[in-house]
Formats: sequence, structure tokens, C-alpha cells
Amino acid sequence: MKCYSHPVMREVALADVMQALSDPCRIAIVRALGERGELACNEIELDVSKATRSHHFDVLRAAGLIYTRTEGTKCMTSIRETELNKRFPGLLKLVLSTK
Amino acid sequence: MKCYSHPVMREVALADVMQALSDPCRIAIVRALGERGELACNEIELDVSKATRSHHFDVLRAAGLIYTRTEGTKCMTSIRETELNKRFPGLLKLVLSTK
DNA sequence: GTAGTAGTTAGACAATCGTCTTACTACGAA
DNA sequence: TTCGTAGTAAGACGATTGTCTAACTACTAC
Repeated sequence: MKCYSHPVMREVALADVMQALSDPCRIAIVRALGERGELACNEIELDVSKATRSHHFDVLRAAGLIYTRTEGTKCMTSIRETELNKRFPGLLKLVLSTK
Repeated sequence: MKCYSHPVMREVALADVMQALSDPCRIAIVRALGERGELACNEIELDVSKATRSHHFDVLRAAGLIYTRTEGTKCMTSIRETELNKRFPGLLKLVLSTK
């Protein structure tokens, strides 16, 4: 079973978060999680292969945006909402409300 | 004399702005402009060559973040504050206040 | 056990990016 | 007109990125 590592939020740089959110695919992931709460990777519709999907979750995780835990064969993922709002106030609201 | 082109703000995508702000150098430019108002390119200290500096201003301009006008041999640049606050509320505040 | 499902890893590939140097244009001052 | 300054354009370079396929691990259900 894979053990995911998550960065300490205080050590995440603004440029890293911006970089993570610079891909439409990853923005879609964050929006889906923001609207529907914790989800397994495969519950979010994306037009890319399994491997690419996995890669995008990696990037978001490394940038401190999401938290992933294992549940059976699934990886349940959610937004690190409280911490994000503290470290980058307004960011989440921006992503979730921009059309 | 160069004529700069600026995108219509409504047509700028979130991913584009995020991409533009994913580089520490460009974040530094936006912060300098946010703190000191309109500036010429060379008034912002950056540890890169003239050409690279010019490139970063291009990227920021293309993403709708800055407005550039010509004044003699200088290119005076400022943040498109009002429009940005309308299109991406919270973005500017986020960039300017995150340490 | 065997199959099926969820996800990761490794490797490859083309495309994009950040950077540079060199050469250029445009303006202002002497 | 000549010189210096501000900035752009073109081209090159290595690094990073987004994508894929194929092979793999780990769990669940039969």
C-alpha cells in the first residue's frame, strides 16, 4: 500500500501552488474536489490516461493543495482547505469561483 | 516605437494567469509594481539578463496581468488592477500579501 | 488460488520554458 | 551626427512538462 507524503504547508511557496494550478486538468480536479468533497481519483472525469491522471494528483499533492489517504485499493483525495485558507487566503475561493 | 498588445481581460483563462505567476521572477515583478506603482522595466531589480527580463514582461502582459505604455525609450508598466480585481477577485491581494 | 479493479512506476517522446548571447531598433542628449 | 540608454528580436541551449504505453503492486471478490 502506497504511503503518500504531504509537504508542510508553511514551506509551500506561492510559485509552486501557481505552477500546480497552471494546468486546466488540475484546475478541474481541484474544482471537482471543492464541489463534491473527498473523492477517489477515478471519480473525477478527465480526458487523460490513468498514468497522466496519477501524475496530476502527484503535482497537486506536492504543491500542498490536496491530501490523499488510502482506502482499500482507492486513494481518497480532498482539498487541504483549512490549511490552504490560512497560508494562501483567497486562493481556493478564486479557483472555485472563477468561470 | 513598439506597440504593445494587451488581451481582453474577459478572455484570459485562470490557467494562463496561474502559469504567468508560476515563476519567482515574475512574482517579484508583480510585487514591485503592486508596492511602488507604475515602473519602467529596468527599475525592478532582477537577477537575469535584459532579454530574459523582457521575456518575463511579455508573459505577464500576455496573461493580462500588466499594462505597458511607451514613454521615450522607457516602457512604463503597471498592474491592470481594476480589471484584475473584477475578473479574478482576490488574486492580486493573494500575490501581494503572501510572504 | 484466479480475476478484476485502482493506482503507481519507468521509460520515452514532443512541446514548452527560462535562460543566455548577439544583434537590432528607437529615443534623447551632446 | 554621434553616443549612450532602454528595450526587443532571433536563435540556441538544456531543463522541465504533459502525455503516452507497458509493466507492475496492492487490495477485493469469487
